[in-house]
Amino acid sequence: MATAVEPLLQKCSTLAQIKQFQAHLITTGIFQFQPSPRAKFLEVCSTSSAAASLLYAVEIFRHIASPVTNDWNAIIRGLAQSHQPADAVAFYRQGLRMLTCKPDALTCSFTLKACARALACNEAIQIHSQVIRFGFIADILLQTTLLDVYAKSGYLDNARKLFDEMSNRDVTCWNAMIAGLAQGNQPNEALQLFTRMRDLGFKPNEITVLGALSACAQLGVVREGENIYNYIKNQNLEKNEQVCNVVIDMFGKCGYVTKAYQVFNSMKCTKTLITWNTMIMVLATNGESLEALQLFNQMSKGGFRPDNVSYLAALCACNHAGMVENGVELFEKMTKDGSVVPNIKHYGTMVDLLGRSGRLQEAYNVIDSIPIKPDIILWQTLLGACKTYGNVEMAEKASRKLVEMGSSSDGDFVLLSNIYAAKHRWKDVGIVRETMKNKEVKKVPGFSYIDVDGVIHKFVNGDKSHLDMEEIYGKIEEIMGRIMEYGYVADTGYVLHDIGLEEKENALSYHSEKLAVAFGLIRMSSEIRVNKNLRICGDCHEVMKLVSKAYDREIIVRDRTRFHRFKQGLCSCKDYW
DNA sequence: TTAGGGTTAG
Repeated sequence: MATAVEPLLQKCSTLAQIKQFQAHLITTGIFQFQPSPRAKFLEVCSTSSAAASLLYAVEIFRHIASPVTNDWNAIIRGLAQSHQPADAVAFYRQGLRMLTCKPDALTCSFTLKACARALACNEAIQIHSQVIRFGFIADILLQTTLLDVYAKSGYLDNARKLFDEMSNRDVTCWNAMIAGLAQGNQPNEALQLFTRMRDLGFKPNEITVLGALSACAQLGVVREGENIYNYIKNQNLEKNEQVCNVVIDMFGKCGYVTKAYQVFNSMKCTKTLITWNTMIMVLATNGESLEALQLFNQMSKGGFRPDNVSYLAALCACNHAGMVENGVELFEKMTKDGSVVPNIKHYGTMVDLLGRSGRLQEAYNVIDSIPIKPDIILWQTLLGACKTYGNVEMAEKASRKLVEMGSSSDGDFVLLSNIYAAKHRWKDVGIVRETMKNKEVKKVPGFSYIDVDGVIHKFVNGDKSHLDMEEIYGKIEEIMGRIMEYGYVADTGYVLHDIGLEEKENALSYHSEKLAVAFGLIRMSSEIRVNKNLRICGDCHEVMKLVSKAYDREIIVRDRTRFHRFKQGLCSCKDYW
């Protein structure tokens, strides 16, 4: 009978239909006397998208005199997928306490999934010990779930320990660990594991490459990304549209827009909304704003309704090219249209857009008037704009908010200090520096890296550790001399950028991105690509522009959030950086 | 027969 129940039940799309089906089960006696189809019914009902069906399933469950394990599993599974996954954990605990639930491996699996969604690591640890106690720990599926829960709730060390101790691993375990590392901000480790997996003879599938490519994108290592892309083509994994989306994203995040576009245009599988959004965002972050907006319009004509991410991407396009009016217009269209409710990221982009173009008061008004609670990033964005335009009053306002919100980010203090320094308010600079010391705020050192013939060279500010340092410092002198002929004057405002650090690190000429570009000029004959962990400073931005002209060389710098493409003395950001 | 891994975002 169980086989007969499911296909019919799946067709029920409303609660009324589900109830009608239940009536049929009751009149035929199946419901009361056959636990197996009953549990199946509960499962379909609790996981159905029909409105209120989960509540109904719970209601039915409460009327079952002695529910079997599968009845429990059905409800826990439904609750785990719901908007309140924590309810699944509570339900499971209640069943254990009242001794009415005899859990099996599935019960634990569903409850653990709920923990992952509720980011409930402590509960996961408890269930982990129960899994051992109940004797399910040898189950490789459960181990994978456990690993995944730990990784998703930020306990990567626990996940890694479990992974390392597993006696049997299949592709899915590797996938869970690689994806966990990639999503947990450990892209290097993710790629190492990806290599090891292949060395051990495991064959990566479409899910493995999603994690590995995401790691490449974060690191900006196009060489490795390209290798994986070749593997994808050889293995015919391109038919998966998620894989294509991530390839597009990877090329974009590595600064190869043309390659991203080629993949987008030649996709053999169906483009989804995410595909369009990804491509628009790639164009936006790479400074191809007009193309991004064209694609945004084209997408609507192609029958895709832009969602909140599409709008965000389009707003980013405006932001990264200083197209303030277009951005404001787009934002108004989005809110008027009513199809998309602006979220904090849309407001964040608007604050950035207005702030970067000097409309600080309007940016402030946006934060002041939004219907949701402003977060730290909003005030940090405003503070950044205050630095650009030297607005001390507004900067102090933003800083006070940041302190109130408990931010101890080094960047906030550095920005405020620099704003004071630019106005020669040394006493205030001292106060900020003292506060930093008291709060033990450490400045994250700026670093840049460059790939020369497959070798990554990393530079920190004022670095002297590179083997070719003499040559590099010589090159910097040459560069400075040469760009002065093009009108360069050092912007000493930025010398004060790195407060509290040694003199040599302060020296403007030796910012990590300048060292990397100098090295690139020595060693490379074509375009120079540099990745930087922080935002590029104003002086470096100016220097890059002039170098691109003086040396007739294209320079592409990946910032924290976007790309600057310098060509013939101009930057793609049109100086809205 | 039911379970584990997955894409875009200031």
